[in-house]
Amino acid sequence: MQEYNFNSIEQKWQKVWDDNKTFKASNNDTTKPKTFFLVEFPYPSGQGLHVGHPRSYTALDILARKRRLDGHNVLYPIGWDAFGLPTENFAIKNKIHPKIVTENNVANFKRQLKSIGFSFDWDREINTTDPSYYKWTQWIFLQMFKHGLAYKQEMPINWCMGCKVGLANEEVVNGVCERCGSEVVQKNKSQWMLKITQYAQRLIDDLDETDYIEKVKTQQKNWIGRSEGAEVDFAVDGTDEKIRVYTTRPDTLFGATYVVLSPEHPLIEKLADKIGNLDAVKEYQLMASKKSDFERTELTKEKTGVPLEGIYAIDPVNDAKVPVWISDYVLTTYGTGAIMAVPAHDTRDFEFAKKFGLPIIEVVGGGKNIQEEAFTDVETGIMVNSGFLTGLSVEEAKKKIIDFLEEKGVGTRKVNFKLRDWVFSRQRYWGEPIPLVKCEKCGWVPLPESELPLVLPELESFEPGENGESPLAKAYDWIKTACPSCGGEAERETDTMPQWAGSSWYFLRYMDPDCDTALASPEALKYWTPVDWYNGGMEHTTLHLLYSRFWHKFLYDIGVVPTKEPYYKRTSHGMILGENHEKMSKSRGNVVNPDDIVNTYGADTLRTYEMFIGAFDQSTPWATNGVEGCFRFLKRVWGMQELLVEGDVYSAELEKAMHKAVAKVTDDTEKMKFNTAIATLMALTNDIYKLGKINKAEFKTFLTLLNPTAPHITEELWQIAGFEGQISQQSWPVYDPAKTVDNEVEIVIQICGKVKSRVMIPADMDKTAMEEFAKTNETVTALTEGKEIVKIIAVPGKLLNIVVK
RNA sequence: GUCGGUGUGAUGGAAUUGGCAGACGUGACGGACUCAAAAUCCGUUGAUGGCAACAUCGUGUGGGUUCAAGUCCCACCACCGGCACCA
Repeated sequence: MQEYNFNSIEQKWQKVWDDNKTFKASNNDTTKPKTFFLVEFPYPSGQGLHVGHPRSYTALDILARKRRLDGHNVLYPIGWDAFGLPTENFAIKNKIHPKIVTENNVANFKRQLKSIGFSFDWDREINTTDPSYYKWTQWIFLQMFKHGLAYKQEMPINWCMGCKVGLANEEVVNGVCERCGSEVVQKNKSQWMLKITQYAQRLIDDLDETDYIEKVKTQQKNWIGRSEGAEVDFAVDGTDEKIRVYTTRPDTLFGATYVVLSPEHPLIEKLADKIGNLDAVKEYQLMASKKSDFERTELTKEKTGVPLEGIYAIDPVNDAKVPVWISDYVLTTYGTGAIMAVPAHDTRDFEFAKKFGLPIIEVVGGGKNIQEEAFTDVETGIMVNSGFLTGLSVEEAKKKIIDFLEEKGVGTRKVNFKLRDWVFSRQRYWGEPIPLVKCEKCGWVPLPESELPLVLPELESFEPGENGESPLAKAYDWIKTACPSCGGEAERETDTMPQWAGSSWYFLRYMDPDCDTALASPEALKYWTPVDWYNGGMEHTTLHLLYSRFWHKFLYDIGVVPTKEPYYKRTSHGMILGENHEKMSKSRGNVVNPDDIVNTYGADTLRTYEMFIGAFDQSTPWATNGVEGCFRFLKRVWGMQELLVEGDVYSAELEKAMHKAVAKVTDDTEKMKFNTAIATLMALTNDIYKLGKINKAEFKTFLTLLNPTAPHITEELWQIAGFEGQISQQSWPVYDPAKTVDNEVEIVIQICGKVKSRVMIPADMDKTAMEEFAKTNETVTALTEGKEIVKIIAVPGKLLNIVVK
């Protein structure tokens, strides 16, 4: 037997798979069921892969390989999400074109991925920075613009005082710039926005059609943040003005003791000449506007506010005259930017009322002392002090009051969402140019589709401008253009799209990556949509996953894609931590590079360990000793070729173990319980070694079970054993349920729930027979000697529990 | 604060969903092979007591349900992740 030379074995088979295009997916194979497995395509950073990437890729690679053996036409593609800031920053710092940086990084990532032996269909490799790709990203944006889903608006952006540049939220850490540590302030900039809020309800509802893990569904629902309530108009005393408030507790209207406006509320301006303390109000507004993100999110913040002296609002249910305040605990961007305050039944209003000595009126009884603490429970309370609502439950009161408000024309049912529209502009170079032109006469005009892709202009430097404009603002020749509509002088938009753009539809391009008449041909879209199984990180739940669902729904609405939802199943992997149980990071110095593992132990060992490390959906620390253990396992598998015997060597024990293993590995793999599937194969290996021999049929089965996890070594052993063809073209083994059952099983004898003994009984003994057995069996009777049997519990195949006195 | 998750040997983690707690791997200890080491192979390994058969205890804490609880219920603690003045 030759030594287990993993390096040459792995290179050999990787070449065979490449040369034969073993894992190429067909776009028109109607003879097989199709399965589309998707993993999040990587951002090709300068650091290369770390061991977190292969966890997800190996998991779906195992599933992809298994499904191929099951006879499916499997699409398992990969590509590069290559636009983005780190590349651009590297390019600026080292004066290299981002395109070159990207090329280098992609080459390195590709080499790394190939060395691990993933069964990707490399003919479908895509790159978001490729003009033939981003042509379609721009095309989708244009359709959104044409359908009124893209609009321009003044929005505050994060502005670094040091770098003089706009930052993404992710680059702001504790209120300072991640790179230079300078203060970050809010600066208003006109930005392109996408109306994702228009899809809020559907983004919640259609989750029912998917098979996402529950965690992802709830996180998305919470993020979208739907709430049901009412908008109610409070008249401003002595004027024609109204204050419209949003509340989820219209049932507490009788308990409203004041009204609060957000500091930016437009009504303040309108009422300016009636406000007695205008200076104090203006001062408060100024202070609120200066607050940085950091201050606003500070944990120990006390409520602040100023009354609008001389201004009173009229409660529409009881005509009570209540004071009006402004406070930054009311957000401009949510609801109507104004609230009615019910301190007895809202914690925030309570705090505010206590601080400023405002009255607290109980309207929901049965709770705590509302002078000491707000009572917010909606389940148990009964209405008090509430006119015609008194005596009702909170739920009944809600219905009745809304009917009342609607009848009187002072209020209406209203649903609100926390979800905000998507800020879609970046003042950066390395992104897709926004294909719009600004004309003095015609306004914003879309580029004709025939002019797509609008290619990024070449620039000398990629630094953003002094005032935070995009680097493209310096490409004067590129900017100047003719208006597509009137032909007059016009200028191109200089902002680019965010990194999320290209990844919002990439799975569609995989279906038909070379199509130049559409983002993918209708046939390909019809065949492959939706993605059957998408695995990725939890960190993408509320951004990428939601964004791409939104884009897909839009494409569905305009008839481009055939399904409402892009992904049928979504699963998520846990993080791999450093050996010291901390998050892996360069600064902590605990990063493991997969190259080192591949070189020292081989790709098969890396793959096996990545799956054996722990429960797939949980985070687990890396352990070099664990890698070693998997390496030993594969060496034992390698050694099995010595145990292979000709002819009908038969062991009833091994046969049963094999059938059980097939059942277990099949089941575990589909449930992503890769760690226990591998443990099963390890235990089976131990059995085989104990027996000292294995016949050909059993060896074939064993190798096939291990193949998706460790594809190289199993291909090699298949060949060494002289079996026909390649293992990757065989069928997944089936087991005979009859052969997994034991004739005899060991059951436990308990006395009053405590294990006292074990006996062998026939496996098919039923409950009554077991009860009879308990009365006559020597082992059992010896244990119950001299005691009175109260009860016998028999669980077939498991145990006998005898309750005695 | 709130939503979600986790808590099991020295250690990473198993436990067919209420039925033998600790599979499999690592480490440690003992042994074989070796001049020796590495590699490999075999054995032991939750704790306490006992020469032993065996007994008692044991899944974050405290209670409960049950013939039987790591698993179900109630209360709490710790850690991790998301959101965070969303009315």
